Amino acid sequence: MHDRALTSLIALRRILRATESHARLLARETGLSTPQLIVLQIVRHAGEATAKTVASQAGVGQATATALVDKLESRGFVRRQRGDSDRRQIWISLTDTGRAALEAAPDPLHENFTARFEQLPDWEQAMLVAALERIAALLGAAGLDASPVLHVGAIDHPGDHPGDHPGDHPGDHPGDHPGAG
Amino acid sequence: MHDRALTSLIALRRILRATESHARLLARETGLSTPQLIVLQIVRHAGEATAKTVASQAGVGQATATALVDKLESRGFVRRQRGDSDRRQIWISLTDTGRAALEAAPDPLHENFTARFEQLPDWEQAMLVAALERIAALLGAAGLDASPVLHVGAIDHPGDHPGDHPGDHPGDHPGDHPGAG
DNA sequence: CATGATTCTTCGTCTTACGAACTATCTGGC
DNA sequence: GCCAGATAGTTCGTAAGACGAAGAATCATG
Repeated sequence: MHDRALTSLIALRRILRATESHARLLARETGLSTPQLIVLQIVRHAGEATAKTVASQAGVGQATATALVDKLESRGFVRRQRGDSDRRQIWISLTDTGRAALEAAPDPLHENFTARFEQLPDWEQAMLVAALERIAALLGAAGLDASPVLHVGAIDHPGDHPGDHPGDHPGDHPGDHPGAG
Repeated sequence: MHDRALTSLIALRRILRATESHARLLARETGLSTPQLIVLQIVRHAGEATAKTVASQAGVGQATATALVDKLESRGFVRRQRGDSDRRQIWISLTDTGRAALEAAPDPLHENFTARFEQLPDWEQAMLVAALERIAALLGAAGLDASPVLHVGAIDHPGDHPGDHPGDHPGDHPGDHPGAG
């Protein structure tokens, strides 16, 4: 009965251990820790991102996100630019250095993972993405309203959550923030 | 770039963070952090273990292992006994308190995940299991050995899990040590 | 005993991570 | 205009895990 749960747990453990141990190796090679790398990728993916976006997408608190961005900024990988329309917001964008570092840095997980992942048939990629997000939700959202339905339609749009892809926050900032120009 | 791969990575990261977060909550209740729990499990599994064994099985350096054992010792969960034949070695064993704590401590993942997992519709459970195993395979295929922590971690159901039987890594702890003396 | 290897500990440091408090800013009500 | 509340981000204090380097104790060997 909870055979599947157990199987999932074991697989999950293996995944966790694998990612952790691999991340450590990688951090040594690239000088970038996994969270830092993730922040870089989020920023690149979003084009520009606020600290809040970075925090929520990276799955950490704002304070932690600030610390991460601090480090990245001090190394010249990202820059901060205060928003024009809403001056509370700070838009984080990649510098050329950061972009280069990101290009040079391998994936935070196995290169094999990405390589193999990309070779999977489309439906399976979609399945894995959906499953991972589902699991993240299962583990993460304590107060998740028990909507057991995975909207299958959203599978094709992994940018389920706001701010995931660049053009996703058009009303968020009128586009007059500095980085765009 | 690899949109889905990135999404997977982020989701994976969120899973990691969620797990850590749960572990932290649990740590407050039980007073045991995940690494500490792992050390306890390793020690229990081995009966007695040297610091080196603990370090290598937990996948951390000796210094870290010492720190963890320090914490556990200060809480009375383990004891250190200098080896008789080789007095450089320190044999770490569970105290009754530690054994009790280990019995009482729930699996850091088990609680939330299992409960929610089992509320999912059947097809989704199946999907998640398949996805997790797929991902574990993708990650693990690069020669990452399944950490001993894995099956030590599955203490709740030692005989239940398939394909993850102990005895995969024998010979690490001699057994001729003078612990009884 | 001297030398070198080993085992573990200590020390200093780095990184992540959080909550709480704080500043700055925006928004709404008056 | 101005105050109150909400929001965004930072700073501060704290804690844990993790590592490398250096040190102490011990063993094995010559």
